[in-house]
Amino acid sequence: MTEARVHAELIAVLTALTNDAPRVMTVRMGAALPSGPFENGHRTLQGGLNSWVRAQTGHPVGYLEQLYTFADRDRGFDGERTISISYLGLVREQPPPGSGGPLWKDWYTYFPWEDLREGRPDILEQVSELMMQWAMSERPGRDERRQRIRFAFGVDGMVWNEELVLQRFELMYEAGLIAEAGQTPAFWFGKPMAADHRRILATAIARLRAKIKYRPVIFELMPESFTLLQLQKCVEALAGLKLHKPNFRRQIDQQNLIEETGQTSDKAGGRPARLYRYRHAIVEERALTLSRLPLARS
Amino acid sequence: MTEARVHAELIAVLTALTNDAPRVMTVRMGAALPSGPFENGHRTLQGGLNSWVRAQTGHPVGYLEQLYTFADRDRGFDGERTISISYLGLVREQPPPGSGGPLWKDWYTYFPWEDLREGRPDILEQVSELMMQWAMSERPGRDERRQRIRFAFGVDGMVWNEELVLQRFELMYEAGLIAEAGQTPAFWFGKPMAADHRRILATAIARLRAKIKYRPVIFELMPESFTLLQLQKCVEALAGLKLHKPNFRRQIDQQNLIEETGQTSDKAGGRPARLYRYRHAIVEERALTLSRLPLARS
DNA sequence: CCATGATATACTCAGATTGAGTATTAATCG
DNA sequence: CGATTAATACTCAATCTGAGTATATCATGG
Repeated sequence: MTEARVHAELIAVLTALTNDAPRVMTVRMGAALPSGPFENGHRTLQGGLNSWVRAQTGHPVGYLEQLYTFADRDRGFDGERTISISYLGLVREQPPPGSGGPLWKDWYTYFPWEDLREGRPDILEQVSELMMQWAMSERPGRDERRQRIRFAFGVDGMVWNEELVLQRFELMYEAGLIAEAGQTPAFWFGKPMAADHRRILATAIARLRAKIKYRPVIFELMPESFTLLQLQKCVEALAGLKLHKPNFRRQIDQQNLIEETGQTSDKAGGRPARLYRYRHAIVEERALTLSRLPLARS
Repeated sequence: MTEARVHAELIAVLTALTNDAPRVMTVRMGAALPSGPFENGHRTLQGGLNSWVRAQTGHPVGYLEQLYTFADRDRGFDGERTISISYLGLVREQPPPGSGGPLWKDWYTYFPWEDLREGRPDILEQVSELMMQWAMSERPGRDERRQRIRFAFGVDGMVWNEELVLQRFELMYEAGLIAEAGQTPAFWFGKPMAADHRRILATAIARLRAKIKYRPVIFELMPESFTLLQLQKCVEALAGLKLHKPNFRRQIDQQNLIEETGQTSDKAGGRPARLYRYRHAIVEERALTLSRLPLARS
């Protein structure tokens, strides 16, 4: 039996919303997620990450959730294993776009095919087509590959499922459309990242897209008070989809999760909107049954 | 900065269904979950666990999913940190009740208040009452505690939510109704386990109860062919709830997940039931929208 | 061999939820 | 003041869900 002693490292996917863009905190010019060793001084993993994030960003983390623990990376250059524990964190304020600090990048820089707010983007059509070609390219397993791709990319009669971020990424990886795979590709899509960081980001996005449907985590990303349209835009940004306005509003006030502040927004444009705030009074565990996103016309 | 080198350990929650009882594999006379060091020889965590389980039980694992990674245990007797990575595994065959081998124990030995198949058990009423007393016992935070307990235990007009296994356990822990908390209790409920193993089991049960609603994992626990009633009993066993038969059947065949084998069951009792099998042809990622369990009359 | 018990399977129906669309209100900007 | 822009309020059909009832098919015992 070999030694069960390893390095432990924390990797954070910190997400914020700037205007209508979901952003992730990066280092090394957007090429990597922030990470650091797990320090023995901290009592808990979460505690360690919390204080570390605050030191890095100057902001507290509103919500922190463990994503996944990886140990299957084949670096092992000094024969020692590294275990990476990844976390998803949500922060409210977007930090100053200042100098030298951490760089916040739009999610869709890394996954341009995941943003369907303006309909299916061209790049998604391109990817879908290449994936289908790949699926059909050789005999064995052809049917199964085709099925998986139809399902994951919502082609050929299947509907798009915004939660399948990781499945899509891994299929594309397998097909050689992802730079990190190390194959010589016909095409590469999205900005690459170091090691498996982009996979971790995909995991985070998938998790968050699923989560907003049954937990009111969205409010961790919103300012104290907001209009209903702002709220909708935020959900749309995360889901990468356009929603049906009247139905969205209906769901929201059925949930009874927010209350009017009494004030109205003085933004430009039309009729001023009422401002709302999240009812913190609501018990934490209370489920937000936004279980189906009210989609806009397909 | 202290050294970021730690012990790594794997903990497995292996579950099988025997008749209508959900069981978990234990060691030390049911007082602990099986665990072992993470060996450097294995390429991946899952791979390591897979081969280890097969060695222990003689059975392959049908489904394996990472649960959570803990590092916040305050043992630290030699100053070294242990990171525990826990997994949920589903195995089809129940092993022989043989001699000396691992011991399979009914879930509800550890969580007797979680089984509502015969209505709310007495022990749940007892627990609920004690929890309410605890909530009201001191002034500060009283209202919030009361709300959380109403929600978690489904008392006072709230409905029971079978997925809140972990929340209930932690509330009870806090209230001193759990032996592992180390407080001197008025009452202790359920069989205790070593360290935080019962908490890990609670996490696993919660995860599985949530999972059966959107992934067809239930079939990993079923024999090759089965009747619809058997299938229903299995779901009921996991959820700890009775389901409404006609509606359950309707949902199942709407999903198109199973097909008749053409044979019928020759069990005792009334009219023989048709046997079905899982359609493995179905794409793995295909969702099982059993999103709401069709409950039987409350 | 027919009644009975037991289970499987099929159907019904009202109420709630969802998806989609339309109408009205209240501001700002020339 | 009228056009524009957005907010808010309704409507309505299709579908889904929860609950219950009816019929079919077997084994067994009298």
